[in-house]
Amino acid sequence: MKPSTSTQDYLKTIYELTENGSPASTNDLARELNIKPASVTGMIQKLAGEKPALLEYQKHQGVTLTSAGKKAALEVIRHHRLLETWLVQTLGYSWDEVHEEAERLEHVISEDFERRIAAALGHPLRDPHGELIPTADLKMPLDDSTPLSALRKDQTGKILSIKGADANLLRHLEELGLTPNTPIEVISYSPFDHNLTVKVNKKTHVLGLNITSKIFIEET
Amino acid sequence: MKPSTSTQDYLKTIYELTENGSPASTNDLARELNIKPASVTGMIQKLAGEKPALLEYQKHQGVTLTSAGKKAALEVIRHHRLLETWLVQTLGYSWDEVHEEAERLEHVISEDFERRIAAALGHPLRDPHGELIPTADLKMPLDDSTPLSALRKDQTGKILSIKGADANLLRHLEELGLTPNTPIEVISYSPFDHNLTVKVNKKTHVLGLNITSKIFIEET
DNA sequence: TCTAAAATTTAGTCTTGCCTAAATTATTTT
DNA sequence: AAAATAATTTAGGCAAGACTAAATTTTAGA
Ligand SMILES: [Mn+2]
Ligand SMILES: [Mn+2]
Ligand SMILES: [Mn+2]
Ligand SMILES: [Mn+2]
Repeated sequence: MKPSTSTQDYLKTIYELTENGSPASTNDLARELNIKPASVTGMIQKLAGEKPALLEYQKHQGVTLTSAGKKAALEVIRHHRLLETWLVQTLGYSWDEVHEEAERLEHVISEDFERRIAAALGHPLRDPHGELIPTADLKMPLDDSTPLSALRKDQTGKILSIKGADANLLRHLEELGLTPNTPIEVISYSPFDHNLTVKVNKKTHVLGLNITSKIFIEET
Repeated sequence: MKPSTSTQDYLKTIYELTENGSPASTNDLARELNIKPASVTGMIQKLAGEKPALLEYQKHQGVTLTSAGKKAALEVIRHHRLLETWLVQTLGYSWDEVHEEAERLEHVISEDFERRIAAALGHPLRDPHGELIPTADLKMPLDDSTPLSALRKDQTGKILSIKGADANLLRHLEELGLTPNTPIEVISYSPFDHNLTVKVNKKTHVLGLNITSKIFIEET
């Protein structure tokens, strides 16, 4: 049985929240999904009880995905990221506009549609935000990126991706020239506020942790 | 408030069933929507009670669309037909494959998406089946077509559209060369079974009423 | 360690949209 | 004009997925 739109959104969000290795808490899920914590508890109990179970759940300990859950999550994430890529490439959406549209389309496209856009795009590896696209056989490629916030004076790299879908931040970053594939150099680090001064395209900018923690880099 | 997917499907189906001028019956709706008649009654009572009302309803008399209902119906139909056109033109779908995909996508695309594909396609007038696409301001263009079943010996015309989404019929018609824009000539009419013998691309075919009632013609 | 705050779960409701079975109304047939 | 049949509506239920309020458990602070 195909997971409902709600289930798909839960699984996708849990995937993202557990990428760091630790379980996703009820509250974090509630915040990300804009659903009240009490409702989240109900839903995760249900998903953990399906056969096969989609989640591993222990009261008060948060949830992780089972392999069935992970597979379903990667399916949605693949849809989402292919759709974003394709909306940008073929319909001229800008990278700050695509997320909402993909959020709705991801649940209704067929596997045939998925194959057609993947082929039309030449099987892209990353979406417009630089995020890795799960492969057709639902494996997430290895991610060797580092958050910009972890770099220090004189370290250099190339921007790989921007995490999170905040349209305002994306527009701001585009204005500063902080887009995927752009080389970047750290000029200085301020230990008190964690600000980084960086140089991009000959211009320097001072970036707070709110920003540097969302920009991911390939070190060079 | 945006109509739900269910509501949109009801309105679209009612639009199509009332194109002939008479109200849509509960049973016809139930058959088209694959929903039990009892459920249809419940839903049409609800839709007739909304403010503004989407339907005009009198017990046992069937339903018609109010102007609000018609507008919402044309919005969905425009989405559907633009999507079909676009799936065929840009992703290589064949005309017998597009309907299902469009049926799901029609409910979730944004007005922005609608504008973008309409523009990308050059504001097409008809979908891949030759059906008229409602305009951006939600008017249905005048339809001056005649069913092939109404033509008689020696009358000629050009195929404008195929009604209904039966994929098997569409594939059959494509094999016979009975596709939109094809000139067609009636060779003979058999009054007993309503069969028409027609000539298309130098070949003659005998077509039953099941087929001739679904092919629409511009007389020449 | 005891307590206060925060996180989580339970219990009880609500809405949407569907279903079945039974009742009612309309339409045909005889 | 009755009787039989078909169409429609009513009544009662159910499943999904959300919410609020209250109870409980965990975590952190004094
Ligand atoms: Mn996104
Ligand atoms: Mn979503
Ligand atoms: Mn169609
Ligand atoms: Mn539909």
